[in-house]
Amino acid sequence: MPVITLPDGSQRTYDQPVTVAQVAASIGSGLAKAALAGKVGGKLVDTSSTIAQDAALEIVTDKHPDALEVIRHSTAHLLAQATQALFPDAQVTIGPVIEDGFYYDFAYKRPFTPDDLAAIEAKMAELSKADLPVQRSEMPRDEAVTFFKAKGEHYKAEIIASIPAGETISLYGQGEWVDLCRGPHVPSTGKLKVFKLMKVAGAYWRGDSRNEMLQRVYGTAWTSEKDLKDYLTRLEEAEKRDHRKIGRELDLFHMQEEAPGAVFWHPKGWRVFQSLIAYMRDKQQAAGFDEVNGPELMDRSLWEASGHWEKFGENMFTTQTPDERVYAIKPMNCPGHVQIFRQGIRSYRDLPVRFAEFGKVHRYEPSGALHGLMRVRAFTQDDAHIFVTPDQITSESVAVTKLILDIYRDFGFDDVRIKFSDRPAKRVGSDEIWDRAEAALKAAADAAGIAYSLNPGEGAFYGPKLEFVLRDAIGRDWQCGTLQVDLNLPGRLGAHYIDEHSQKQTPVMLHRAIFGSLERFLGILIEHHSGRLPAWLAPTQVALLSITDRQDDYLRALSESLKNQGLRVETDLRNEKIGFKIREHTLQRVPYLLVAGDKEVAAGLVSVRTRNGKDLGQMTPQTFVERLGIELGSRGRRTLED
RNA sequence: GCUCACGUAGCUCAGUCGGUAGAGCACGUCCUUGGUAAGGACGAGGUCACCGGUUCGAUUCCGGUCGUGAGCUCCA
Repeated sequence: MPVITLPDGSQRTYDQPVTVAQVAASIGSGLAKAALAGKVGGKLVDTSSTIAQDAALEIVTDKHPDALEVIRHSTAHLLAQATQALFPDAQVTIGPVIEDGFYYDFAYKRPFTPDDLAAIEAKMAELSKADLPVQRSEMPRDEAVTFFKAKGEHYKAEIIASIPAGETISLYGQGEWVDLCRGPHVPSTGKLKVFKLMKVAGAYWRGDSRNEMLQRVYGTAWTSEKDLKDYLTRLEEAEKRDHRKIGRELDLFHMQEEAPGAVFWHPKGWRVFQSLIAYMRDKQQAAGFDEVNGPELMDRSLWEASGHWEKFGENMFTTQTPDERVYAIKPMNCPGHVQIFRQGIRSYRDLPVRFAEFGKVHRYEPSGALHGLMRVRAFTQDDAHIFVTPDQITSESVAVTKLILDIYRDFGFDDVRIKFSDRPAKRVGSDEIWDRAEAALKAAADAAGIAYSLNPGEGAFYGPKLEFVLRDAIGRDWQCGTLQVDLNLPGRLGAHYIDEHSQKQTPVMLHRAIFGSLERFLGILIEHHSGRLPAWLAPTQVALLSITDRQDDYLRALSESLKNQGLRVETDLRNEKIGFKIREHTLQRVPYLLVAGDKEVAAGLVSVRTRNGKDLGQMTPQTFVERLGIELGSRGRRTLED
């Protein structure tokens, strides 16, 4: 006699075990029709699932927060069914739900083409229209292995074989087609109406690059046409803010074949780059860091000692010189900083020693990994290494954490997530050292009062790390900052200090980066702001526009004056109409356009217009500079428009 | 590195079922001195990524290389 408690708190009592569908039907026929799944005691189940005990039940309709999960999962099945209907010898593997959609991996003798995709999508629509009931059944594991082997589904059989023996496997069938699946699924294929196949790509079986490559079909599915349309619009908007496109439009940088993965910075892009460096220089100087600079090339013996040669030799650029020596172009700055630390004798009284460098590093990344500014082979790190005694780890880590979060706020990134990455499989140093390093970093994170999630096995080869992840304007996450506790490299590279008992000790090294890669950080900023960089970072802050050539002298003098006050100014005296000039500089995302015609010249004023199209009226240049000064000083938290 | 797609003017793209190419914008010259998102006329501009092959002839077909894009793998 199950008593079912509904979300509104009401209870219904049934004489015998009931299915979710039956409960829905007993409430109303509309609900019965709309039911996609059920949630019993917080667990998603099929509408055909039977409830025998008292339970809390939510009927999952397309209004329910979990509806998309179920729909996407079922649509992945529909995709597999359609694919096998058209390509009977394609084998199924896995088809999970991912953010905004799903995918399904198939093993097939040839890659699918865009035409295949269109055909599969049409078949899916046909199967949806047929409204095939989806039926769940069960089978013992070993029987399931035999069943799928007999069907020629070797990948599926392999998946089932890895499930513990004796377990019962659930199968879902729709029409003639059947697949292994945990479920739950919608009650019939007719519930799946709003979907679109997005792209096809290769993917390794079980995610291992040594395995064969499968055909992965990506799709998206929603509860309404409007949601699908919004999603596609969202993709278009993201494309519009692509930093590669904006970088070209705003003449910030370019890349070319002869230097794959390396950036040619144009004057405007380099201005922004230099603004980032100037900002960081101020910040870290105030935080007690000393800037240093290490060599780009160092003999391979040094990289052997550090462990880089063994762990990352494949990814290092090397050079053979006429003196028959092999040098590596630095992929990291830390070994260089240790060399600087090693000069002379350090006392515990000198610690912490904080070395910072805007070090350009080169890493031979796999060609397929390159991506605009986001993944390059040559980049500049805002890298620092802090040499400390073991009992300084916590206080220094807390200070660095605060500095990182403080700096992100200046860029408008208030939503920062932190991950704790512990020892990776490929590492140097004993487990005992790793135990200590991880414990120290955890203690430091706790002392800093930050919440973090675990990211197992993702630490650096020499130590565990905290990773700082930014969330941008359109909700994408970017891992930028990092703080690492390193109990390995200082010892391997022979760094020492003398403690208060006159004993030689090995310092602990904290690695820290805040922007991470300046190239990438700038790419993130471009996309975050859609190219409309805040005035304190904008390559050109002010454009001076004349109406006719009678204002030339006035604007030339004004330009000189603004530049002398430290502003980045462009003057447009071309023989063009003002509307044309406004359009061009607005498209160039120049924050403020100062227009002067005869009226302004006569009164000693300028008309101020923002790149957002707002007219701020006339004011004296002095007033403009003062108000802009407030905006720059507040890093854009207060703008002229406010 | 792997799979697939792509590479035509500075940019965005069209085109050639094999006979050495075209638009818009940008650029140059001239006209226009115009008040808040595109004034007009004329002009110049391409080794059709690179290297081979097939062919009387290749930008087009075939093979390779390089690069780019999407995804996978990787990211000290």
